Amino acid sequence: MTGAEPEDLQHSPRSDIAYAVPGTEHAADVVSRCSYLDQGEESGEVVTVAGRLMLLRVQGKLAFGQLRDWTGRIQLFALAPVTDAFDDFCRLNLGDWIAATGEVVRTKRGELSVKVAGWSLLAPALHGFGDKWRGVHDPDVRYRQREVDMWANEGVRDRFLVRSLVVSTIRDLMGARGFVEVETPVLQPLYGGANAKPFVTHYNSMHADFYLRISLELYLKRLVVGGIERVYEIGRVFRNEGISPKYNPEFTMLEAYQAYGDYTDMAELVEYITLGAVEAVHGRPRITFQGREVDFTRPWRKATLLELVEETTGVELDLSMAPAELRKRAEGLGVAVEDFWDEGALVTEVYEKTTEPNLWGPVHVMDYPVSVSPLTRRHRTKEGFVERITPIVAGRELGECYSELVDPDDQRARFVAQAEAAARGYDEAMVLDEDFLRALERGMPPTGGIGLGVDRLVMLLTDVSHIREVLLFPALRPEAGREAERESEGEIASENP
RNA sequence: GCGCCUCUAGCUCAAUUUGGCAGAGCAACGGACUCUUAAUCCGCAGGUUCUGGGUUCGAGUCCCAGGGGGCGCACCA
Repeated sequence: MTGAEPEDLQHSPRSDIAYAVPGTEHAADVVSRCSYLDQGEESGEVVTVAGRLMLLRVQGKLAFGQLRDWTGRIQLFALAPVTDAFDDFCRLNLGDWIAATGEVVRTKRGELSVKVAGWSLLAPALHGFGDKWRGVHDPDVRYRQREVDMWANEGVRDRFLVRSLVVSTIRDLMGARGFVEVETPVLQPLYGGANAKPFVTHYNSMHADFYLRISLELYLKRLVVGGIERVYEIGRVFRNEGISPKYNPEFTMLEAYQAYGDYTDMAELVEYITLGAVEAVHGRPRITFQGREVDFTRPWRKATLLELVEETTGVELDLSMAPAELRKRAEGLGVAVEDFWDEGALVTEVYEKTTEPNLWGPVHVMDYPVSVSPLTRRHRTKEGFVERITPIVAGRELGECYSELVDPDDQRARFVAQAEAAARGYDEAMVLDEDFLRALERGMPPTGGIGLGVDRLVMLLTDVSHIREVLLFPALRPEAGREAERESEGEIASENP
């Protein structure tokens, strides 16, 4: 149904396919080098190009093809008296991978072309690449068979090139500030660093369940204790949650920790990284996202969470208010609340429902309640708050900035509070991690930390509203047929332990 | 996980408001054509209408169940 069966395309035997194609040039290089040619002019220069044949127009004793490679496209111009095995060339299928050698010319109609002398089939395409004008629109095919999507639909490759550029730019920028890149475990005996449900897997030789990490935080902090004053990781984390246009269960985070820095230093770092990525991709500090401009010029606006709630809703909230009063004001704004929530959870929920989606930004939202930030240091002056900044762009959280909690006794108390929340039914509570606490007990200097959602940044820079457009292979339900196969394999495996 | 929508040829889509012989363009296959640009023209072929039940003289169309996909809600970045 999704192209699993060959379409019975006729093709040449594969026995004589080359093992290598020496001396190939890219289409874009040939086009730019020979752009000086006038209509009907021949360059005298012979090149070899290779790629997929995406269009073919046979016109009797001559034929025009469009060859596409990684860099672009170039026309192939075949003539019966010039081109080897001309009839076979005319029988090529759309999608076949070929190499062609010939002189670079510009046709009478003005199209720069390789006048094909020799050519060879490198790989026949046994499945089509969709409608040559409309491409492939079925989302199921686009994501399950990304290789088809990449040829059939414009813009797909460019988005992933932007992604690559963003990641390499981040590495350059972090390196320029003296940050050391590290890799920490993906498989962990305990999970931590965020409020999320983990994926569980089994480590056979240890006879123990392990977890896929839900954040990078705890190990990176231990490296700060170990003396790496500026440390970061760009890595995949896994959260056992639903799939939606904005969420994928595995996604890529940048986390960085900077000794001797606080949350405002880290907010500055986010501005630096984000603006650097914006300029690397677009060459200027402003972009258009979903039809509206975003200007990343520094510095960004800073405002507290409670100020922004009042600005948006006209309703004043404060942690000093009684929970009953906060609950009443929340419900007055149409925000549904749970009975067991404390002041911090109530205030944060009102913010997330009424204010955050309407913040276009970029804006740094400052000062969250302690109870919703179990790994963050208490505010130096404001009772009940922590030093946390969330940079918001286009109504979405781009990341988080923290003055990190470094006091082991306070950290232990917060873990205990999380355990109590878990006992009340909160299934995303953090678990107590003695290894991490022991590291803190050896002494962690004042440290600022950030987490930044790389996928979200790429979405902003490519102007897409679905995370699937920036993930090469987004999470999908297994296809029914394959699930049945897997089950039968499982039975065989269990019979032969 | 819950709710709503959707699934027709390899691809993109049709198929009278209210059930009456399943169609087109592209691709493929055969042919014509020495400057095409989604080439054009002629011909041929292509279907378990997602699957399984049901209602009906008759189901792509209506009903039930299952599967895939999309959207919304919930959870989260």
